[in-house]
Amino acid sequence: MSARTTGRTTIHDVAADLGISASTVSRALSPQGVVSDETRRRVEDAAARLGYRLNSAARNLSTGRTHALGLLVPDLRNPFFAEIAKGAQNRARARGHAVYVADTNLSAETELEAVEMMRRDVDGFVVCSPWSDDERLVAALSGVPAVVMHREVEGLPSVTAALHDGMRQALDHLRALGHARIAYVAGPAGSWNARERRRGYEAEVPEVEQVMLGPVVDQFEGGFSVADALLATGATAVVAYNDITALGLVSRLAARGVRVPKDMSVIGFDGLDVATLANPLTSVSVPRALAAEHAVDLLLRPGTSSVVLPTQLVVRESTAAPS
Amino acid sequence: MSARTTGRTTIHDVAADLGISASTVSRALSPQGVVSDETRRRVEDAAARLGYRLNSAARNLSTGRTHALGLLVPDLRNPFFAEIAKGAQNRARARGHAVYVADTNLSAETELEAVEMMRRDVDGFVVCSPWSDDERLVAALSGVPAVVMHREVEGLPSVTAALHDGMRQALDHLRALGHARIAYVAGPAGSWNARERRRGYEAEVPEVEQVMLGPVVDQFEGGFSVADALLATGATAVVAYNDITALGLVSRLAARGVRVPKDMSVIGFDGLDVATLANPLTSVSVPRALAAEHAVDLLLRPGTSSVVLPTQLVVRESTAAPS
DNA sequence: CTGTTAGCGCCTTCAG
DNA sequence: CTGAAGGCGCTAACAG
Repeated sequence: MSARTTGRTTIHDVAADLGISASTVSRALSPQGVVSDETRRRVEDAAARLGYRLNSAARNLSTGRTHALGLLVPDLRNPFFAEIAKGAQNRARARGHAVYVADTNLSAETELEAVEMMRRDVDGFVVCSPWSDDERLVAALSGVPAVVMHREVEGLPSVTAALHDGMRQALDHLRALGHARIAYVAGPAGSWNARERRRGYEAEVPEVEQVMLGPVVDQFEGGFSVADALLATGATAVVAYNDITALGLVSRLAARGVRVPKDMSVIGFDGLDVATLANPLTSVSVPRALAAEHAVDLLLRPGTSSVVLPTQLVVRESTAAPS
Repeated sequence: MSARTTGRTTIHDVAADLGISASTVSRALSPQGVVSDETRRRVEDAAARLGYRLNSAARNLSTGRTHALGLLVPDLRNPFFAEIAKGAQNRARARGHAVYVADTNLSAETELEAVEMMRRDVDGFVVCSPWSDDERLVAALSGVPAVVMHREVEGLPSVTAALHDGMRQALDHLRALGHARIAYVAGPAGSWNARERRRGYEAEVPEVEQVMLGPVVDQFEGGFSVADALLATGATAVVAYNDITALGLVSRLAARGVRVPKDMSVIGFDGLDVATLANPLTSVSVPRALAAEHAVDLLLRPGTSSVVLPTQLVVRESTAAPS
């Protein structure tokens, strides 16, 4: 009874109750254990009755596997990463794994520390690390299974999105509306994502037609501050490196009396909910929860290779034909 | 060497290297272990040199403590909870603890499952559970240390915010500006937070002057949809149960041609960043990361009692004197 | 199919 | 202050 209330029932208690050996209980409770159906039934029954709960520390110690994953994100306040955390954690739980999350506060140091701290306690890492350089990342992660998200790193499996294609969708949409001069607001140069998105634009737009703005560092403020420069270029449409930057843009444009989409079409990138709340923003949706689920699967599956997920333009109210 | 690269160095390896016993190594590496300074120094040195890393499964098994915390949040996409996760996790890491996060998807079932799944693997829980009823919560958590956040539950320590006082600040601000008729948009009846905020309003405003709207369920849509009713009341100012609802309100008011703050003052609650981005919203700031840090401290500290954190009105551009 | 036997790596008495 | 011994709860051979 006290064992029951304290959750301290062990397989030995279950075994004793049934008059069988602990190993049989262990096997019966393990998915790949070989026991008779009858035995399994009785064990499961007794386990439930006695309030048995697996002690994973003991299991970890003897198997070396922890059934836990580490998730590294630069900042949970960023909804992009919050959704990744949600997805990863849901998927992991469904597969019987727990997830340790480490918010690395945008610091490569902290990232390293977190990996060091958790590496023996997890079966692998899902890593969101847009900033730190490849070498450092590979070095920190050496010896532990890991998959990186929304980034490609030589030597590590990754889950990414078809950013280039997403950019093409955005530009095709604007061109179809009749826009000839389409600007781009680039994101931080150090970020893999920002780089790829920019490359998508550069690959899609003939060099002479390119109108490049930024790079911005602070997302909203950056967009806000680059809006005046945008107006000076004579562009009739703009694609921003992400949604928050697009919102900054829209905000300043409104202050300047420029109507969106009438006077300026604006497209964001990511497809965050927050960007559709007050200002229904046309945006290229980049999978987040789904990508995280894939990352977890990749980590837990034997043959691990990279995955590229599709992106999708979502047209809302910030784009229209030029007037 | 192979031990080193695989991270499989044990205290025995360190002990052997130094020609001492494993217990001495264990003591030297433990904060409260009693060894000579000289020994400790040598052990620390050898441990570092050999790449020793504590196997927490082994430690857990022998001590029963895991140095891990479970964090239950209803939805990480909600920035309120994302910030809590960030704060909890940062604080825990600083104190040498890891955190398992479980996003319970707003489901009491999932909450229960998560607790069952993690209860033997953590030293305690930090619980954000605005919805599920007290009994269920207490029952699920019985036998494990736990502190609840932004909610009070009989029999559990909690970290809450001075909501009533925050509401008073908001109302005082509006009254000082000259508003006489101040409406309130209530949140979901089932939520502890929504209930407390509403009570704050009810306690602060004489019954005959109260203008109660809602309750809303969907935050943004709810605010959006209640805006017309608000206009019909003749109120010149409104306090919304949270920021997102306030944004919904503002959005619909704009569509109706009602200028904020000129024609209607709006105050939100929570003080989320997202609410200051495009629409600088006057709001009552409710601590999130800080509250989470307190919750972690409470859990890790021996004498655990409840804490109430202050709230603070932050005046921005959505409030003004009535015109 | 089931029982016996050894640990997994660490901490914690108990002696010395 | 340090060493030896035992056990935390579970799994994994190895026999039967």
